[in-house]
Amino acid sequence: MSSERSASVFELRPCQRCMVRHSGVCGHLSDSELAELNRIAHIREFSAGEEILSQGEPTQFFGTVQEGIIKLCALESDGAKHILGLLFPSDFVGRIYNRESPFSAEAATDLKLCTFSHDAFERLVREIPALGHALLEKTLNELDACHDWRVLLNRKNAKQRVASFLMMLARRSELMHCPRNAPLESPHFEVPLSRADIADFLGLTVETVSRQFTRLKVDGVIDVMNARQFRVLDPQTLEDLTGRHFGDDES
Amino acid sequence: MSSERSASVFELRPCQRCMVRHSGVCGHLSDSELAELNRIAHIREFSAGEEILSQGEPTQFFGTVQEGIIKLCALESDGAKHILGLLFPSDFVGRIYNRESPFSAEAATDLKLCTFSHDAFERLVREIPALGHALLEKTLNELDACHDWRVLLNRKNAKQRVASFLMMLARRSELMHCPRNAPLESPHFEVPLSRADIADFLGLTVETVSRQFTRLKVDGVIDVMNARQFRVLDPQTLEDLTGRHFGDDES
DNA sequence: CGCGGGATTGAGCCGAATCAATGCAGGTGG
DNA sequence: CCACCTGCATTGATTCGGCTCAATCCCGCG
Repeated sequence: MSSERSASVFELRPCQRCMVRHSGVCGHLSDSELAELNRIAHIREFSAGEEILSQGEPTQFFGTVQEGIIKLCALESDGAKHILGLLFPSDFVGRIYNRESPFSAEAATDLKLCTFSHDAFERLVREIPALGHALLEKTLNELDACHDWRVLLNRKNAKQRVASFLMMLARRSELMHCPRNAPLESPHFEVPLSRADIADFLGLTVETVSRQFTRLKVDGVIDVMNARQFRVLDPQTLEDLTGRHFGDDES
Repeated sequence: MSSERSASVFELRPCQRCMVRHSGVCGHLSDSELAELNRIAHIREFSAGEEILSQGEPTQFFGTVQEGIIKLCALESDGAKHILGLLFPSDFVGRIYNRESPFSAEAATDLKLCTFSHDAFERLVREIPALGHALLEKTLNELDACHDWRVLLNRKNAKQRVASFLMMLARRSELMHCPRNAPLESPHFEVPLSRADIADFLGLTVETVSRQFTRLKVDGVIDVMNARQFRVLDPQTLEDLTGRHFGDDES
């Protein structure tokens, strides 16, 4: 990669400061390829609640999440909204090869997105094989994650679902704050969804989610500082509660 | 396609007789590309119950399903097995870019697979961009299907789940037998899974699945000829019972 | 013909949904 | 500063769908 000189240092400067430089779809591009991608890149910010993609509408742009969290939602014909998944920093948003997005995307928190216009990006995908491969890998990872949630929804009870969800958030938050090999000792993390959204995501009701939170709290597993700020006090117990083996439990 | 002469008619003959010629990952290749892929292709047959990929083990080969149905399974650490999805003719099996398969695959019925050895196929993916794009599209479709099942598991009750499952099978079976635009009047179709597998797939128990089948039967919606042969008597009612679940498809 | 595994049916129970209050914080206007 | 409102979260009481446990049926097969 040091042999390519067609990309000036100047052109790459924005990427060098990017937090997700090596984990996004841009992760494995050569300097010249990265410069080409960077030429069509355009940072956009969204505030919590804003819609980024609308289900059924043509996709205007793709993007890599730099900061914040995105909710992917499916809108039922009866108006109900279901959360299909969450996107975290370094994840890719937008459905390639499909003018109509099969889901909508909404900023769960304030958001910083590195966007690419639809046409320019699809052209680059055709021109840069590595970009196509990166997209394939991202998609495969998303599929794996979806499979995991499928198992969770299939066979786990309310407590296990909530524990799994918190574990996921704690891990994610950890990864972001200490990119190294931290020993799972996160002080606190933010839950980027309302209780209603959590319930929807986990296939439960608000009431059940709330009850599970308080049970975890009185058991001393977590600390709920306010509705959106949590602290994991007993990571091991939480991990066990996610249900690797259903030899739970006390109460 | 008539302009390329590097691929002899002889080389392409096996593909010309292939039922899934235009819907597999090979679907949009040029004649010469197809010939190259064909050179590493090797038809393999499996009988029902045989394992095709083992979770956690290196992938030996990839393949396109020609006939039969594959179960994708996740093996939990406690030994439990969960069905993640089903693969139908024209679907692609095998996890590229990941030596260890994150799931196992098992023949649900007798199976005919057009296989490609791991290394040769990954080389071709690098050489033939269209192949990478086809894989990406397949994966995106699988992801969409997974999203659909996720919604189903989230918010649908037993009857809706069973109805959705039968609807999916009826549609699939229809597509295979009459590739044209049949008006959803399939005489009968086979359920390629045992009750236990269906229950697992739908996040229910065998008993519940069985009860729903009999209720649909006494209501005159379906006819259960034997444990695996079904007939849809009232497609409209069945459709309604699915609870507005528009995306059909598997996995 | 009897055996065995999958499928069906039945009775009772339990966990999560539902229905219904209450609590709590942030914002707004008097 | 307080009273009030509004939206979200928590807590409690009750109901109900699907699970569990257990018996029986069905059908292929030696």
